[in-house]
Amino acid sequence: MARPLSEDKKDAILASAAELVAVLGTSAPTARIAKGAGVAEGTLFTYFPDKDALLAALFLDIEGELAAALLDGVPAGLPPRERIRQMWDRLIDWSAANPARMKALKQLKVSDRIGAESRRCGERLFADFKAVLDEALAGHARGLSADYVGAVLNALAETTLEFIAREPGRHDHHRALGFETFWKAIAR
Amino acid sequence: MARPLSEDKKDAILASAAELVAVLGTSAPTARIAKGAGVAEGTLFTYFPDKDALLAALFLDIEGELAAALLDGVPAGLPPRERIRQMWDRLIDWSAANPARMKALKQLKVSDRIGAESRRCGERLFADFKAVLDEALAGHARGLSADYVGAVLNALAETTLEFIAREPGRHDHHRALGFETFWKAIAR
Amino acid sequence: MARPLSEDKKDAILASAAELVAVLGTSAPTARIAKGAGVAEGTLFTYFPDKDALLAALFLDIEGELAAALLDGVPAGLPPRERIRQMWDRLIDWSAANPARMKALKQLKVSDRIGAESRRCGERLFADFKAVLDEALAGHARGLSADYVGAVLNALAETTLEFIAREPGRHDHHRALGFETFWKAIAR
Amino acid sequence: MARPLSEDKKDAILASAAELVAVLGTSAPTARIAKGAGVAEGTLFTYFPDKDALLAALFLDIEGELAAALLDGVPAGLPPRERIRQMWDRLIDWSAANPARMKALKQLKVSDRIGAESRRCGERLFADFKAVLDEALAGHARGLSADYVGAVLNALAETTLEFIAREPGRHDHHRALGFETFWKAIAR
DNA sequence: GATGAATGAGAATTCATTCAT
DNA sequence: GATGAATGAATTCTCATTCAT
Repeated sequence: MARPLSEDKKDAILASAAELVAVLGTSAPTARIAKGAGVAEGTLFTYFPDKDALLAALFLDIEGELAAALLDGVPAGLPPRERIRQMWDRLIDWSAANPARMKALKQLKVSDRIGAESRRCGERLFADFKAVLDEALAGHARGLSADYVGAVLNALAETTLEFIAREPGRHDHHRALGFETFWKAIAR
Repeated sequence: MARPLSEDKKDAILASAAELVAVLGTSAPTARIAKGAGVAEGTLFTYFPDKDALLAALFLDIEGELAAALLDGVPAGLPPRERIRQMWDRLIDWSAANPARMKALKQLKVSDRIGAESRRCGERLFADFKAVLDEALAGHARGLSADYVGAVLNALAETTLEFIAREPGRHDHHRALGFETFWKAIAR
Repeated sequence: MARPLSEDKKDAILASAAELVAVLGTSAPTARIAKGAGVAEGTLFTYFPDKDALLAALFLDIEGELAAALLDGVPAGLPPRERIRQMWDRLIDWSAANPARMKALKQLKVSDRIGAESRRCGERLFADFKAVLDEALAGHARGLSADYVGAVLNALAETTLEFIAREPGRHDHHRALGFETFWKAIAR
Repeated sequence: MARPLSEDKKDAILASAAELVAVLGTSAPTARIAKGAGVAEGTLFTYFPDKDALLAALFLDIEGELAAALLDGVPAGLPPRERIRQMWDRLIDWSAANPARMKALKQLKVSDRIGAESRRCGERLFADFKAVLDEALAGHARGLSADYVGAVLNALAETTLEFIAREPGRHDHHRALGFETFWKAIAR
């Protein structure tokens, strides 16, 4: 093989894309994304067949990282509320630590350039999380589907993050308050 | 003054813009917006100095309509929970009845083309709503700011609307469930 | 109406396109065509929706001019051989006088960018010519179809033009020789 | 010399180029030509210094094959008309059997990417054919140069091939008709 | 020699905005 | 005021060619 496709370059392109999509939305120019990644304009297209493919890859990259962060290092033996609390904290902490990626994700979610197929893939990344949620919830939520609870958790996390963004110093306060609000919202 | 600026034309442009921004995002071409409004390309620029101004006006137009819908016909003498429930129902019903406008609003909210100034104006439109909320909440919420409660209400409304969009036949069910979730989340 | 589409500009674009397609083939850049026509790059696309449409229009423009030149001022009452001879002379003279347009036409004819529909339109432009040929030929050609005779005439005209291009001074000689060759080829 | 340039690979590249130039014209991408030949993109450039050289080689390759086909197995002792008739048949049969190569040749002939030098080389390939033609014609053509007769033969062959392409079932008919037309055109 | 990733100069279009009519 | 043709910078993507492996 001549020169192998470099995973580093691919990652650099995705990282640059996240940065720029966060600021400019999906209309971030491929030329600027390439420059931000330190590669030539044309190189971007050896890693992604076209811009839509890049955006889809970026969407899945961020969602994947988020899904992994959610479960990362959560002990198995905790009681349900504590287990969910741990995932909540992971979600808030990762999101607060990666505001640009979250902003980019938001833009991608509302964009029509992300097709149904990519969205389905994205959901599948959260299957494990949903399963844990489902299990932990058994007997604790008021007959709500894991889908619904997941959506509520997500919505309240976004709200929490807004408040953390405004008052970064009160990160822990807002994180705890958010979880309390969430738990009251869905617990029996 | 020969012909005055026609309010009708301005509204037609805003309506067309909402339709197109919902589908294409803020990159909806001004030419197509004009055509959708039944006016010439150039005419758009006699009503709005540039595209950003149009987007800002659209943002405020939709937020204004939403804010008005929220309070529209809500009786004054109701007990707090009922009063808020009425506003919740207005919010859900108007949003479900105007999905394109809501979609457009979502796109505008995440876009960096809407400046801080417009966002502040937008918030002011909800001042009355916040006041009512504040008053109704006195003594019922667990020491939460109206800002926070408003944000939670908004977040759960969005979640509710997602589920209504998936199952339009269960509009009333999801609306009631959403409110219940909200009330549990914030009530003392 | 604001400014009407200018027939002059359209013609200038077609003329510039002919010039450049003659030299560079169908890959002549639209930017250079526009510049050659004295209009902005974007203006080309207000007159033709895309490059293929421009090439199709150019194809029909040249074929139309050629078809018109063939019959232009040919007296009706001549004996068959003389009538065809007149058309032959028109064909040779117009082609020799417009070498760039002929070269462009040649390029377009072999290009796959000219679709079947345009080709059919092109043929229809020669319907009158074919009719005259058919009529003049009645009883003079050895049972050949007008299509076949037309194709032979065209082929020998191209050969003739090659020789004229090499020896412009012997225009009349080659023109006469070509006709003689043609007449022998198809006459009874 | 470790590995010699492989004649097979060169031929594969030329064959692939013929195929693609037939369809896409001279703008057929070198990358696709290479892939069609089963070699790497870069390999193409070890066999041909650049794309123009490849196109020139292709031009000469096809013309050479055609020139060879013309004379292939034509008996020496035949009377003039028969001898030319044999070459005519070879020309028609080879061309009808290799439509893609003929289409590619046509594209190359009208392209300005084939320089004068290559064209001269191309003509030289037909020197033998011209000589045979000249000899056979002595005393039979009406004082026409072999060049002229060759050009007429070529032009009428193209016409004949068009008709064969439309009606492949009448190959023999059109071939015979074409020769008759040719012979009448140039015979004394 | 063979490979194919890397390059960056174009290519065709699009589009906000201006301005002649 | 209304119109829509005109503009040219910006955008996505292609491609001949080079060169590290």
